[in-house]
Amino acid sequence: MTSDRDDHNLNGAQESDAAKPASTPRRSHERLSLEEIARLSGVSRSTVSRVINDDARVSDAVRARVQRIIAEQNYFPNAAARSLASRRTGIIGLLIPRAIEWVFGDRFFQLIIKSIATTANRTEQQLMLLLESSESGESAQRLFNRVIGGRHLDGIVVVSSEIDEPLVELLDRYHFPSVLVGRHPTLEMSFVDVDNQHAARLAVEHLLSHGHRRIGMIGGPDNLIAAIDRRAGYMQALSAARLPVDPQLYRAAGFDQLQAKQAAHELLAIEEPPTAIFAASDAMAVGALEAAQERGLRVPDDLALFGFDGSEVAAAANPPISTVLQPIPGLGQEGVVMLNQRIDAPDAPPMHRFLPTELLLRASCGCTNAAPANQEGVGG
Amino acid sequence: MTSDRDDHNLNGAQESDAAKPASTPRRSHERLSLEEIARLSGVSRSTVSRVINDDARVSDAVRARVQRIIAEQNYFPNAAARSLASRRTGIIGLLIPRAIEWVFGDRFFQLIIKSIATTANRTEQQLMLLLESSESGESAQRLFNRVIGGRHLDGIVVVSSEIDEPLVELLDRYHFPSVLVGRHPTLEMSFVDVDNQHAARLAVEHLLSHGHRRIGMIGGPDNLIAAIDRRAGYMQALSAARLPVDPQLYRAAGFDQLQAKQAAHELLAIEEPPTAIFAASDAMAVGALEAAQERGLRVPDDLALFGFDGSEVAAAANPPISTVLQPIPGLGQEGVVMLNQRIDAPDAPPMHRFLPTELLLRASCGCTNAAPANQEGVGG
DNA sequence: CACACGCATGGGAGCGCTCCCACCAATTTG
DNA sequence: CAAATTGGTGGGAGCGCTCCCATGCGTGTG
Repeated sequence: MTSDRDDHNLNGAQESDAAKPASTPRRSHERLSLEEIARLSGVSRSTVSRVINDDARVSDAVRARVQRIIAEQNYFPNAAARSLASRRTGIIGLLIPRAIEWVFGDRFFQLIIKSIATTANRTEQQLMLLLESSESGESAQRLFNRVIGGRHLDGIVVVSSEIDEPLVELLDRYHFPSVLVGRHPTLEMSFVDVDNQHAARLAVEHLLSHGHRRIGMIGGPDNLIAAIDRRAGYMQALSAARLPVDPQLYRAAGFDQLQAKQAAHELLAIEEPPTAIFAASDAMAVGALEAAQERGLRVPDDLALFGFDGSEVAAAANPPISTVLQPIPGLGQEGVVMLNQRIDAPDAPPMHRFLPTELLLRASCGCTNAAPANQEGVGG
Repeated sequence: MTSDRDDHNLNGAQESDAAKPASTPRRSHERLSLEEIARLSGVSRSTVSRVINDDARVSDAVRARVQRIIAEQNYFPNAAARSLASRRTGIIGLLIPRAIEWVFGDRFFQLIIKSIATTANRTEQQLMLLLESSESGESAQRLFNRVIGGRHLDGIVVVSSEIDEPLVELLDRYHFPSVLVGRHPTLEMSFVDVDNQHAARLAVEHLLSHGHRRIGMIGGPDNLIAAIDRRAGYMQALSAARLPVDPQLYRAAGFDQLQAKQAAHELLAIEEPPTAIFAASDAMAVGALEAAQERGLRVPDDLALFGFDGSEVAAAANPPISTVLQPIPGLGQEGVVMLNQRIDAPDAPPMHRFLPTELLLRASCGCTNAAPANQEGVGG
């Protein structure tokens, strides 16, 4: 593989034996078939096919010759013909069932998309981002028909923690090769996720270890299994410590800062306010921090705070907020890897994989001796 | 690879008439061909094909019957076979040659993607977002080979104003059906854009009409034709007013707020500072506003400001900033429409289309009598 | 020295569609 | 009333690959 590929057939190619002088670049819609390449290099179609597919059963001499012709002629195998014959398109889909503005504004999704794109690239697969054109109110069934029915895709990664996502159910029902990044409460589908419940429990237990006995939580939307799990972990930690679970200490909110701030104010206004708050996201923790500061509370002395995500905002807050690091790039990568396993063995039992999280301890929980170096975002 | 072949074909053709009871949903990888549908509905393949493709030459009775069978059997035509035979994939690509973080953080790109996705959806085309997995330092040639060479795509929309974008050149060289959203300084490629020069000129002329004679500009990066054009429009307006073009009054910056603020400070610190500043983006105008306020200047009394984009930040600023409204949704939509024209007639001469902009006059330029109603973002 | 056994290669039969052309009524036309 | 036209349908030949099987060859074994 040389990198001077482009000039190669435009100017040069004088030593071409059979090659026509490619003075004008071949228009992309001019078709050049495998057959033609076979003819030009004096071998059969089968052999050319083997060269293209890196099949070992070709002598080095022939391989080199065919490769030269391919490069000279600027030949690309036709994807449709390939898919038709091989039953593989080499394309995997990525669906984030959410309005496009949402997807693009969210750090989590951004990182996930990036890692999935990178991984797919590494496996030589093309990624097709499936965007819900919310305008036309496209139903799940329609999206399914459009993209998946025609077998345009070898498989699909769905990023969703939605408890009730029609498309996920459809995917499962038709046994279309798919992997969930996130998890589904009932379907047996393959997924990769972090163990939200366990991670939340550890976070709350850490707050307990600082001596807190009245710990509040600002949780995420109830329709997300991730939020439900985090709440469960919170309650589990309290129960394990033989602490009562006071419903007053829990507030649900969106994952955003503003709602969380509001919720924190409510939490801090109750009769016996919490001395620590566990928030289901870093943005929410920042909201809680603002609320605390507005009320003149010092963090962590009057109120300890713990976030979730491991995002930059937690590190940048003043004081820096302790949080649970999610290996987002790992989730994306593992999603693609698992998907490819499913594509290769569609009838194997579904796989469920939890990736490890990590507590990032900083000043907001009372760990003043937080590590000096900032090690955010260093996923595996 | 062992026998992944299901013996569907082998166990003989049971002449089971219509509709086997679809009790269990058909697995998506179980193949069901047009042939089969033809058999079940007692017609030929051709007829089924006609039904699928909405060909008028089918009697209503037959059409209804075939459609019923198709629905019952949950049949979807195989995309690969279709593409192979018809030379159309029904997929168009969207490429934004920029790092993924950039793309997702930017309002312009977000709106463009959205409108392109929506339009493609309307034309029943699937959109493939081409992401540069920057990690692997993918070269343009490689991206080209990977996606376009195999004719996976019917055509591609590239969103770029880059003066020197290798992939755009490749696309042009190979005559691959493509449309640029933005424009290229030299290539004859089809494009849709706003007339940046003209729009900038109008904006600056508006400032002139308020009596300003010393107008500064904070421009965008020099490698973007959009930035170059806006600067040209600025200079044109000054020249037409027989005003000298003082190089001191121009500062280049990134399109972001921070750099622009810096540049504005510089501009305001020169010996004979401008009384008005035209910024090449709204974010930059906001930066300039900050700088002015830091220096104790009142806007618009001491310094008039004009932005470019028509974004929300301009409207939300205090005072609201006058700006040039770009019809971003229109650009995306028109891009797809033009692309389809090119796909249908690849040999037609390239088309160049400018979409109209609009001056949004608000307080920052001295138009205190700005329209009361906020009409942002209402693309045509 | 006949035989089996790799190994490199060629040939043929699909994959599941589309599209052109042929065909056959049932009309319309000269 | 024969000929031409029309609308509806079927058949066959691809589209450009992959994959199985057959073939020819050189080398190792009894």
